[in-house]
Amino acid sequence: MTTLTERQRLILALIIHTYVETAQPVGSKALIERYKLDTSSATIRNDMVELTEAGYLRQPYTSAGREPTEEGYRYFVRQLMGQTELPMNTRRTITHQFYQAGRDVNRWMRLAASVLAHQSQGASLVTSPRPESARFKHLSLISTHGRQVLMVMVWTGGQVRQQMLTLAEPVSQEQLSTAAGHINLVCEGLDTDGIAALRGQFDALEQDVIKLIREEQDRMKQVVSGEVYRDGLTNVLAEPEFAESESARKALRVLEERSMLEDLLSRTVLTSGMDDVQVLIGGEGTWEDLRDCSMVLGRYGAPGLVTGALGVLGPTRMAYGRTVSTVRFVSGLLSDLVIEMLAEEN
Amino acid sequence: MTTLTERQRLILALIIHTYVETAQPVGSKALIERYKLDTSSATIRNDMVELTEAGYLRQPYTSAGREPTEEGYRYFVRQLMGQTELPMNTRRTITHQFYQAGRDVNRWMRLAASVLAHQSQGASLVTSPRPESARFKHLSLISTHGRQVLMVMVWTGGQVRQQMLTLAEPVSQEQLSTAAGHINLVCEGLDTDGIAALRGQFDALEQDVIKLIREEQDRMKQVVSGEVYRDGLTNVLAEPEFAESESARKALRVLEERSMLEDLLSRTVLTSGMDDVQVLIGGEGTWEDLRDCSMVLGRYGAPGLVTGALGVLGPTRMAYGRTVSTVRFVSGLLSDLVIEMLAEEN
DNA sequence: GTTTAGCACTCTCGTGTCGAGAGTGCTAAA
DNA sequence: TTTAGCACTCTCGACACGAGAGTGCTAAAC
Repeated sequence: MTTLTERQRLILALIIHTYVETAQPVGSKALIERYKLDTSSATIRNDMVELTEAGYLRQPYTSAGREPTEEGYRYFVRQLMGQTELPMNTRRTITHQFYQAGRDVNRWMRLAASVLAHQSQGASLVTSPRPESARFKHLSLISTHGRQVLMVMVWTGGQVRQQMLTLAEPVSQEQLSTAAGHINLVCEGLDTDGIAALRGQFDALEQDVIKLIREEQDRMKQVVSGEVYRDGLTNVLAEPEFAESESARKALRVLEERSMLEDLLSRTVLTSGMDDVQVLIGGEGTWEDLRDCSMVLGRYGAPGLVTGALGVLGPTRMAYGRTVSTVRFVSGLLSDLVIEMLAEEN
Repeated sequence: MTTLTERQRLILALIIHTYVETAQPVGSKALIERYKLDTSSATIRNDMVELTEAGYLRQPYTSAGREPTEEGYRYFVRQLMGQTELPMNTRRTITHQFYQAGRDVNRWMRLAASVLAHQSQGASLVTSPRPESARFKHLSLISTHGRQVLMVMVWTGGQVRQQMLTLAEPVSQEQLSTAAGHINLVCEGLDTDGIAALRGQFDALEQDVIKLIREEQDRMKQVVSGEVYRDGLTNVLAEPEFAESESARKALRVLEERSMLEDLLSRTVLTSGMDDVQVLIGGEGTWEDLRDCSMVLGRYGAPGLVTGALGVLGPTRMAYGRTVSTVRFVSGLLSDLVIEMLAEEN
């Protein structure tokens, strides 16, 4: 593969830029007009031929304009796009919104999904922060009725889970409080293995409670264990490539079905570093349902403690620069918030 | 408006039944063939003319078959459809799934959305149960770091909410536990007004906590306060009437945007009785974005205590019988679960 | 060697025409 | 009141055709 000249790289970038806006094949004359180039259309055409031979452009039919291939987008993302950042005032506004949401993780997630969808004009998804090593923090036992007890468990990272427990025989609120106090004292800061090592230190009541705590702890380790927040699904329906709804349907199903999502995320972001933003173009040959789509995926959280995934789905013809910087910014912001919250708790 | 003969009512029902399956205008001969009628096509045609004049049928163009109008669907739903129930084994399966989900309200909601979408082949939504009179149940105060305190509040109905509180000066865990104990003792079972009436019984620390409790209580009174669970959005994209995605986009936006949803729900189900299932056909002239859609909406919960809404969105050409019975069944099931949980707690 | 002007060629897309087919409305008879 | 028969209407797909946009190629200019 011959290396591209500087002008060819420029032309590729301009074609992608134009095509992202218009969704129409780009011709040589249109390019000159649009960007006031001082080369002639014939020259551009010669370069276009080479870019086509290199596999970065394609003609939908003979004697039409060119449009980028998936390879073309990949080259663009890797080599031409450069690092951009969201405008300062946008970043300030978003940051402000997050800090206004207080400590409510649910609201963070909703807000993150909303911001991603809005900024990128695509469909967004955010998974709840998942503890990588769920450490126990606090337990409350609340007597409700007869032998029914409501357990409220708090974990490092801010997760709060509840569970009902039915005892063999009625127990007073004082006994429950004592048991909870004992468990809190002994188990604070421990992970599953740590709690498992303490067997035998507990009485019958406490054993029952501990069993449920460990079950809950295991459940929290699943990849997409908690809620999945989505937003902007209707954005992608506005794109012309999804005008016939069959392709839109296929793409949105990936976001909708937990099993597909789990597969996708566990094979991409969840095995990558925290600050990498991954760009999947055209399904990368692996995901048939994402043929006409691209995804920009990121990861957030505190490495080794709690992490979650987030991302944007859009047409292959996507404004990658803006989307990547949005995903990077939001993931950084969520990481900061989560780490801050974690720090406060210890 | 002349009243319809029995045969005309039958023909209307059969046309709707056929049209729901085929999405094609129904002709007189096709009807005879399909249902082995022993009247001639000319007779059917005469009746069709009357049904058309009555406003229940429409011809998309001269000399095509007939398709139901919105009025036709309304007549069908009100007068012809009758009460159907889901098959026994389907009901058993669903019930079983719910009881397997334990006491996890989140999972109930997800499951309800999934069942609704699956059974009706439409898009479903379920709102979290909203306390109509949020009564306080229990509070835990957990010291985290320095002046930071994690509040975990439990409400009748099973809602658990968390909130961070920053104190003026550091306070020990013992003091926090004492304060929590005092508040629990005094406030248990009270609603907003009840707690407001207790002003002056608290010290400074407790005042701060009470303030946050009341704020949280107010927040829970909003119509669509909690999470909204959706499923099957891609189902409606499979329907031919949503082939051009513009109409699909409009319809799904109603489900996606909280403000629209809030408007819709607060004007329909949330003002109706618990066992009513409401059928909105073609937006009922009020919701422009729902022009080609119908919604089947229901309400669940314990009247006066906690209630939520649920529903299905589909094309106007929808299997109303099946959808209505699904919504009714799931809403009944959720009501039972919520009421059962409430009973256990008191 | 690289760039440019000129020109013939190709392909899409919108429009118009046409015939087949499905289904109707109407009339007259049963 | 129902039915048979028949002329009529309208959609839909196929086909043709011209306009327009854009290309590839060649030869001249830089």
